[in-house]
Amino acid sequence: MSIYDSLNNEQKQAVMHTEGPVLILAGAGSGKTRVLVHRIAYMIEEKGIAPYNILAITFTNKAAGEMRERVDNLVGFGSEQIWVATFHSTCVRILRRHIDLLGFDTNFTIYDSDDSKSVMKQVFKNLNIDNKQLKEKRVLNAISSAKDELIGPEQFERDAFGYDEQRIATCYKEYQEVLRSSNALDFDDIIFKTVELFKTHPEVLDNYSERFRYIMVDEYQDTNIAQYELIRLLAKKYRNLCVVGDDDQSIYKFRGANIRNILDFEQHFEEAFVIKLEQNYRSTQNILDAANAVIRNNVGRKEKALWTSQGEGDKLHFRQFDTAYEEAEYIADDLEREVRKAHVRFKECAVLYRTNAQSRILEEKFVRDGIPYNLVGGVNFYDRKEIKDMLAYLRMVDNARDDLQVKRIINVPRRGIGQTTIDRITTYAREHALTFYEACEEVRDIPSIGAAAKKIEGFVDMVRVMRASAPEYGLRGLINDIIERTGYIAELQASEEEDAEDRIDNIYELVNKIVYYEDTTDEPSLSGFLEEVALVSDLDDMDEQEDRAVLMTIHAAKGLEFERVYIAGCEDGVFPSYMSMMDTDPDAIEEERRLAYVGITRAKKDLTITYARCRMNKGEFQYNPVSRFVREIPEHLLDNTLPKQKKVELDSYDNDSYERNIFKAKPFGLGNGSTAGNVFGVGSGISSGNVFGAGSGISKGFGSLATGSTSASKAGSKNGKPSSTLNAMSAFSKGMAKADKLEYGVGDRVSHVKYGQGTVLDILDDVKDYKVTVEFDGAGKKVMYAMFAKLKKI
DNA sequence: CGTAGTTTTGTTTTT
DNA sequence: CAAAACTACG
Repeated sequence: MSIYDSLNNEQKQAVMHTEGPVLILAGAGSGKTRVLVHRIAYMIEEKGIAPYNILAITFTNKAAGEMRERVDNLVGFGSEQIWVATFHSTCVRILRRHIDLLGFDTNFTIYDSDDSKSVMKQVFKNLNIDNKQLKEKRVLNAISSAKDELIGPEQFERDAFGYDEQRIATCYKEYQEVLRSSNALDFDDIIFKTVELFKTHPEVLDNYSERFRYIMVDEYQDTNIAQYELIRLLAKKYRNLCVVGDDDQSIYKFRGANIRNILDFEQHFEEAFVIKLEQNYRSTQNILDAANAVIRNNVGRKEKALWTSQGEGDKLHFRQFDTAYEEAEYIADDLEREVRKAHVRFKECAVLYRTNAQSRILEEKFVRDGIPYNLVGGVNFYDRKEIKDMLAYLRMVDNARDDLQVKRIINVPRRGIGQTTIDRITTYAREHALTFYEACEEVRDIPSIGAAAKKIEGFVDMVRVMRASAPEYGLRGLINDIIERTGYIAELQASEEEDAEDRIDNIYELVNKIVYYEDTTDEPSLSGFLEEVALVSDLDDMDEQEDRAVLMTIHAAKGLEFERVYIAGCEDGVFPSYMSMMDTDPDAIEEERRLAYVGITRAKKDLTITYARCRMNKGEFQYNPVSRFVREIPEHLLDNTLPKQKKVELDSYDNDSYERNIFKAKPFGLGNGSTAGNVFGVGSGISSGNVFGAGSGISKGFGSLATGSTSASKAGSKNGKPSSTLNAMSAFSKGMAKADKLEYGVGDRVSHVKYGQGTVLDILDDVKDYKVTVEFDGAGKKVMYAMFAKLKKI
């Protein structure tokens, strides 16, 4: 009896074929992760390959984490030496060691798409480009695609055709220039620069080729040209490259994924051994039949048909509704019903949709029904303003050349430094070839700054102190120092804004994460933490322990499986998207169809497809026909008949007549049903006692909910983005402790860094900390947490 | 310089 | 509809 006996024939072949190029075409649910993990075990235990020589690359941190865990469980000795990582983190690790060869500092910063946008705005300013004629977004997209195809600024310029492209070429050059002077890389650069490094420094490549003698790549259908090239270079020497993928699940073309990489693998690597995994261990036959029927409509795919030895199972459920509200209501009700009947648990259910915008209505109904849920995607925890501000401070301390961060927070909280001053410093910096911060240091030499100079000097002093004390402070010390020195939380507390408390909680949550990172990482460093933040997405640290249903896009659901799946918004114009229907390239619809295939195959036992005749989009009511993908499912697999196709709809594959189907309609009462309704707050939870992801931002009538969430142990935060990333650990249980008692009492005179002197009116002993109310002589009445207020008794 | 109020604009998906 | 960008005023 060995661990390999549990594999089927094809899986075994894939596992045991360890030498040379291998292509594993793994249909959905065919156990590809199992194969990869067993293959690694086989290589080590049966072939005596050193764990050190193995590299396994995935796309998401979640996939990497899952594989890591399963490998650790299966491989007894030396499993920690196996390199399991995403493309991005692999490349970052390599660049941190060698990027000085390309003229960057090894402590470079990683810019997210928001940062990129800011850089592009600066570029437009520098080049005097009117953003009405050329959109930043368009330029960024063009640059991103270019990088995906390994086209650098010089080549882009050479190939530029026409006025617009030439201007984009100029922007591209300038954009890279700004990044370089900021010692920063954007997402695409991470791969691009690694390839560049390998190409220009063969000795570095050789070093890694020697190390990674056995390479495995998961989700190969999603690789772009740059990633392909990276893998090709690494595998060139030993040629032990095993790729796993499914051309039918290629859904990232917009991100540069090149489906040809997998379709042409046998041409790229001539002696490739190819194996197909078609036995599905996940879904019922009915679900597979539906998936197969849909995907069959695509041309230019590798023929395969999933089958299962499980029974045919229930029919697929199809439900149609008049409005998106009724659709959402049904999904929430039905899901709750099924859980109550003990057919499934919440966490075994997922609601999938095409666009993030669709999540709102669903969330609203889930909150109303008290159904615990996690929302994946949408606004990331790290995308919130207060978190980005805090991170900007950290990044500024970490990388002195990061102008962007300095500009972001130089006036946050307000220091009376306005746009004019910032522009003047920017100009001065450019003229003297300085970074923005260096220019700030020389502020008294800048003419025409006048009164603002003093404020800048104050800022520079503050940054100096932060930088100087950072090394001895440790990370938690640094973040606390920043919070205190900037008075960021103090300002929030003082503000009248409704969501101030939530934002304060979010900041505490960030402190939690920092403390957690510092305590659980071998060699914690500021760069290390920031890197993790930059490369981690919401999905990655979704907590599966908790019993919550999941709401997410179909894209985000790839690689996951659920007992019960709802696919909402199955309408032509939503799914497939309006864009893809209008696209002249037939592959646009095919990609949407692959997405449908991915969605359907997430379900193990039950699949519910819903359709809403009318839905609100960009402030207009849209009337859409049933999705063509639903019509591609044989009717005998559905438990309901589809609405009759109307004459107009028969032609709906034709773009022009489709357009006639979209009406502009005035709201006629439908609108109200959505936002009215009594929604009750977090505290009321559900019987099981689970606190659910509170979407306080969902409805404006929610005032009390926002406050209530503060005291909930696991409250969601503002904007209805439940805190899937937040952990229960309280900011106050680690890192910072609530004082046993305060040195001042009611009636005492105290002083505050920002607001000056005042009289304590009230002290409330809250769970986390004392809430102190102070009447300041100058600034009026403020309520603040004692821990951060740092009040001194006079 | 800061803010409140007004206008405009939305590519759908994301490492 | 909602977020972002812009404008005008104190």
